[in-house]
Amino acid sequence: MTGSDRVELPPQYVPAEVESRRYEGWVQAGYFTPDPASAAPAYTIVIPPPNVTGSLHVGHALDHTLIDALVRRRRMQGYNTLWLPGMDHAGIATQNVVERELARDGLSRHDLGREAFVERVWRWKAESGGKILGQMRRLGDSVDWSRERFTMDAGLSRAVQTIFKRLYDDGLIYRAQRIINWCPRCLTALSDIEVDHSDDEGELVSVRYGDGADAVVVATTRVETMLGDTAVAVHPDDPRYTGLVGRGIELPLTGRTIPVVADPHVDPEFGTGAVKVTPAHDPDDFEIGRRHDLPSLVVMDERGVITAPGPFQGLDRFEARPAVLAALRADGRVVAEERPYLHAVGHCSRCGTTVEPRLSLQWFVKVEPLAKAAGDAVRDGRVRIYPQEMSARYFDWVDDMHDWCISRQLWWGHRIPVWYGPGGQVVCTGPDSEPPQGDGWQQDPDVLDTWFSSALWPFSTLGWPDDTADLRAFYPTSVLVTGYDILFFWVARMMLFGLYAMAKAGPDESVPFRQVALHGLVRDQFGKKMSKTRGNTVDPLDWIDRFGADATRFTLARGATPGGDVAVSEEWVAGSRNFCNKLWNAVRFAQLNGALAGQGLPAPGQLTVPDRWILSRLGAVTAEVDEFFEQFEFAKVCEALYHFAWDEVCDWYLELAKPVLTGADTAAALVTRQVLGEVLDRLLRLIHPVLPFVTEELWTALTGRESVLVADWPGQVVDGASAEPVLAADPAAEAEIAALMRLVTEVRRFRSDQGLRPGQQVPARLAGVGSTPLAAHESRIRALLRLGETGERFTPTASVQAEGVTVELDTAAGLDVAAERRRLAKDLAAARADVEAAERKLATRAFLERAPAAIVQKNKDRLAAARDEVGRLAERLAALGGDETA
RNA sequence: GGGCGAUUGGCUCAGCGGGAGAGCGCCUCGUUCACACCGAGGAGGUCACUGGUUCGAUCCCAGUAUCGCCCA
Repeated sequence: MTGSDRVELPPQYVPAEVESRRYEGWVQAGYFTPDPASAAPAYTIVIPPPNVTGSLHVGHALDHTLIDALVRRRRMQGYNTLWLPGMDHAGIATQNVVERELARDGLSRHDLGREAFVERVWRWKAESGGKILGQMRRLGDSVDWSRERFTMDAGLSRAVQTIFKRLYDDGLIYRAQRIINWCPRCLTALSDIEVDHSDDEGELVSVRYGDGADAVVVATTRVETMLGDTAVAVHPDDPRYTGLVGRGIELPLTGRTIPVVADPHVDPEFGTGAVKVTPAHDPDDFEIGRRHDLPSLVVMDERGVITAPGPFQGLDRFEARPAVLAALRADGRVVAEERPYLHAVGHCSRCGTTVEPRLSLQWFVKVEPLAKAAGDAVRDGRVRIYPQEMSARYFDWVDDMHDWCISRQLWWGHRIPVWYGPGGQVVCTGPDSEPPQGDGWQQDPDVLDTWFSSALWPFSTLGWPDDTADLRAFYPTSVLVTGYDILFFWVARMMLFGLYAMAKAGPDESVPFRQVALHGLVRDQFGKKMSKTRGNTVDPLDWIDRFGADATRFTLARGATPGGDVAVSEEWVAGSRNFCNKLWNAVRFAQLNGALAGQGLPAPGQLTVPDRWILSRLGAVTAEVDEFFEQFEFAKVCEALYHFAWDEVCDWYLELAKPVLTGADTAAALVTRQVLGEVLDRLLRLIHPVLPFVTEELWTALTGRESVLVADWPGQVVDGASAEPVLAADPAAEAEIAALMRLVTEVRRFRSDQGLRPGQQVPARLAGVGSTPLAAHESRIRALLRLGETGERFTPTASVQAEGVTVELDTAAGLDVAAERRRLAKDLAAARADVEAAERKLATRAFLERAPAAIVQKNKDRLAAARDEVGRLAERLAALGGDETA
């Protein structure tokens, strides 16, 4: 293949013309589908399953970009790579969506009945659910669509029943009357983490219970709950109340008499030191009630309506509150009212309704033994959390985890596989056993918390509980990539269940994943959280439309530091788009100049110093990229490649290559065409994980080969080896080019200060260059600086010194002396500051005695160089008739 | 209330013991045959504050202030 065979690329990259065609081609080629029988080591990531109700938001875009980059690199490295896609049935969220639909027709789910309703949800899923899956294609997610799963599909339902039965039989699932978080709108129990706490304005009312010597003042923010009080509690050592403990006092409005109990959990410092006890409506009070054998009086129904007989019956809890308060006032019971009073209030994370603690019969997972194992797996390094600091949060949670309430009073979800018999029998059925038959047997009406099935995701999706080829090949998964915000919801629970379900695989093989890479939230350009109310959300699909999927991905990956939030804005996406275009044009240039890729490199002896330099740098960048990927340092991966591609390849190497490529020496040109081809070939492969589309388009154009997706990774591959020659460091070439860059930059600066147009040829002589390491680079320097040859009428009017070379220029218009004096004065001031800093250090005895020799020497060298510079600059400045303030 | 983290140029963030960095933005110049989605050059920071450790602190330690997050 030669350059002339190929079509010329247009001067701009147009993502829309490339993306969908390429994506469908990849899917059809089967690149995303691994073979479980492959001998290559597996690399597995399961997608954090998006809600079936969801559409792709920028948080998904971040998560998927990072996962896809990891997966694409591993695939190129030769791993048997699986990224498994799927969705979550999202119990409450989905049920809410369909109920809203019904409500438009004036119907509730109860009008349909359970079976018809669930049927309706399935229909909704088929018609409107899973939008996100199509959107993932736009982003370029290299997921294996042939393995797509859904948390409610038959296989996963089987997994749910299997583990439920096992946990039940092991005594790790139980049913009990407990105070749980209840959403009076969703009409279901919630787990602790489905409750969001916020400091809300409320009221603190102090009420006097009892009379005379027996009077006690208690304070509450929920005065209506006093209807359910069954005691007053004080601290046992509180001298104010010693006489009262054990006695009964009158509970206002109710005519009931309740005991005063002593409980060490009462904080004597808070308020009056006496608290009302409502066991049926407060978790702490429930515990006090248990300790003192108090009755639990339920005074509210599941909708938050007062059920206690009397004048308040039938009132909503928020209507009952002022009504009870008014009655207490009228009774002369209210001692103080503080309003507004800021206190923590729990809200349903789904709908925002104020959560009501509620005594009810629910199913729980006994978490302690599972959580212990989950903690240990991280403690002993079988699972590593990145960044490591985040593991502290994980331990805090896992080491102090309350039993997990898993029953939900919903219809959409995995139904609890427990049957109740007419004689009070309780039977838990496994997936392969028939439910009990006969009159009076009824299945538990509740479904399981959505997170219960999500917790099985790393193995249920691979075929568990069956011993499938996929399970054997791809479990444990390699890394779990997700936002730190669902560390508790999901990550910790996968640990609980993975270790339990897969225990027989042994401690090392039962973990659900070997690494957890946490990323942060996407924020707006001011670092503010995105929210609909703030109006600062961005739609990744809009960005993909306008700037391309690659630009969107690059913007997100470039900001992704381990565990850190990512601030993004439209300007940054535009910048990423520009970068894609830069790559495009670098390859376009190479194509126009006959770059040769895939032919290996010329013999080392044929390489020019710029060739050796760029190859050396490429080798270094390759190693860095490998290292950064291993550490999930996506921002650094992008940074390294961005600067290498733009600053080193485009700004310097291509410029250095131009004269060679267009020069008369065809042998030299051939060498450069090969090096250029090799550099771009490797660069495109290195950056492909982040920029899949543009690199595919360019790489196939450059190499004429099938696809960069299945090309060899330029760095380390499966066994830690390299698929092609490692590019060794060449310090000599790097030093020479660095000197060349400094000289060129210095002269450019002079030219700019002098107002010389960049393109204008200026006759110049490079005096003294012969005795410097730049001797061999004179023609390159001249080309980069547009320096003309010195003719007979050459009269140098100015000179610039750098790197031991004096560049004498003939600026036809003469020298702008004032500008040059300013320049010199500025440099001189900087040099003097350098001298002073070094002198100050070297004059300190303690420094000379204590600092490492290398540091001392460094400062000595610095001082000498700075002094030379000062002398030189001062002399030149004086020659121009200036002083240091010029 | 408990815990964690942050405070670096206009904005967003890297750096975390030995001369302050990036992207975007800003200023000047530019129709050099890859790219104006570009090129060249430039301005801009006493690294929150106060102490301490050290020959040396943006970096380590303590305290203060402000902000953020998680948990109760």
